[in-house]
Amino acid sequence: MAGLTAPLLGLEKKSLREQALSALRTAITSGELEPGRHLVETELSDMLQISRGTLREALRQLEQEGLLAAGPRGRLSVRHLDAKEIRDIFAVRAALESLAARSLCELPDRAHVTSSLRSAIEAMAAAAEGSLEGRIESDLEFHRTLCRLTGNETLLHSWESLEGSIRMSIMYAGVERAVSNMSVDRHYDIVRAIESGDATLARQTILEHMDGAAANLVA
Amino acid sequence: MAGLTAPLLGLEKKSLREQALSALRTAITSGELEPGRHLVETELSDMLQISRGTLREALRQLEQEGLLAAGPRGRLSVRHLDAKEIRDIFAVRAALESLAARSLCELPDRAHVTSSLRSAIEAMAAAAEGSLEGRIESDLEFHRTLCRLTGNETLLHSWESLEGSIRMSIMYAGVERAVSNMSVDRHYDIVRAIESGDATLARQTILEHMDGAAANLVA
DNA sequence: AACACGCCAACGGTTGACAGTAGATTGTCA
DNA sequence: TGACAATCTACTGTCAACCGTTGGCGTGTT
Repeated sequence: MAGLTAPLLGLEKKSLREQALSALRTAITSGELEPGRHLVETELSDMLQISRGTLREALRQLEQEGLLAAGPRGRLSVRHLDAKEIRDIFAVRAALESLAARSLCELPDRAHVTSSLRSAIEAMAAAAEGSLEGRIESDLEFHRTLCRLTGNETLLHSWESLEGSIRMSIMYAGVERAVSNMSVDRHYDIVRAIESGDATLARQTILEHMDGAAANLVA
Repeated sequence: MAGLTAPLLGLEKKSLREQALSALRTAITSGELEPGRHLVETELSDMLQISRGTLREALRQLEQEGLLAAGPRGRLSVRHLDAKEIRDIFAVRAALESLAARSLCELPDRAHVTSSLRSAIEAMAAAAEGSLEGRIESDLEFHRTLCRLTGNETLLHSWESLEGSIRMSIMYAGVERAVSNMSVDRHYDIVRAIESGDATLARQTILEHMDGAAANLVA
């Protein structure tokens, strides 16, 4: 039959909790829920049309991702990032991604890796004329891919735990300022460094890339 | 009054959820709940004397910490680590701690930092003749302190998210094997490197320390 | 052996309730 | 009027009981 509903591609049906999670994450990292905003469980469960219990599970996760801050008596509010925190987040991100770059350099067969990365960059190039959101999305996808290709699940997971904070930093610092650092060339530098197999160079390239990004954000 | 129950020192009363979280974490990282063990919500909520809802919140968190693995249909089981995963975990840990070491080197006033670290090492030395658990505990405390002293909350948080996995690695590889790498000298090396202010040296020292630890664990 | 049926375990999710508590509101009195 | 006490309100923490689904398993039938 042709009238299939959804599960064609890897689009597995998500649990309500996961849907709520995505919805809230998006709302926060898009600024729809402003930093500092106080969250009320009943309000949210009502908006999202889910029960309080299910919602609370999602909230716990967002809290651990650093998107929510816990106040006294379990009061939650949208986290507010200052310049130092943004720098701190990017320092950790840099540490993780430089590990990724180093790991990839040590792989015997890097052809597959570099070709995946080049595809990701091409996607960025294709999005270069599109919306700011699209550019950010494709940039993050490149960096996520970098981590994924290492095959180090822990590394990928740590990076993804940070992703929300990264998005918040970008949103907080202003999207225009963020994209200004996402040149296609800079990313090719990274791929070339990995291709060369020089772990030190690859690490250095990533560190500079992240340093530039962070400096740009909090400029 | 002398008959106080608990809240004397910073021991704030924890919510049931937090208590359950600690209890489960301990049970898992101590091996009381063996790797691969299938968890049943009602069973646990029953054992811990808490409601299923409250328990589920704790489980979600453990899942995110990588202590639990999700199977089909939400089935949870205690995660099982193989040698590669242990190496991966320690690679990420090394990346985080080397960032910590580098950051500390850049601090203008390192006297306070190094003295805190030396205290932590003395605690290790004091525990050196004690139980294996005590030695592990003081070793982890040293490394956690390393991260905390940077003042980078994100870094500390990332490290702590990994702590459960680290403990599991140690338990899984055998506690005796783990402590064999925890010499007091090696830790003084780290402090001295930081003291010297040489970021590259400090980073290198940490990387070697972690490399040795990981190699020892999966030997 | 293969299939069908029915039972059961376990999870995802819901509802409704209740206690505790910090803050806001209102009432009271000097 | 201003300060203080009593009260109310808004939330969170936690619980108990329940429904609908799904897949595993044993049993029986052919």
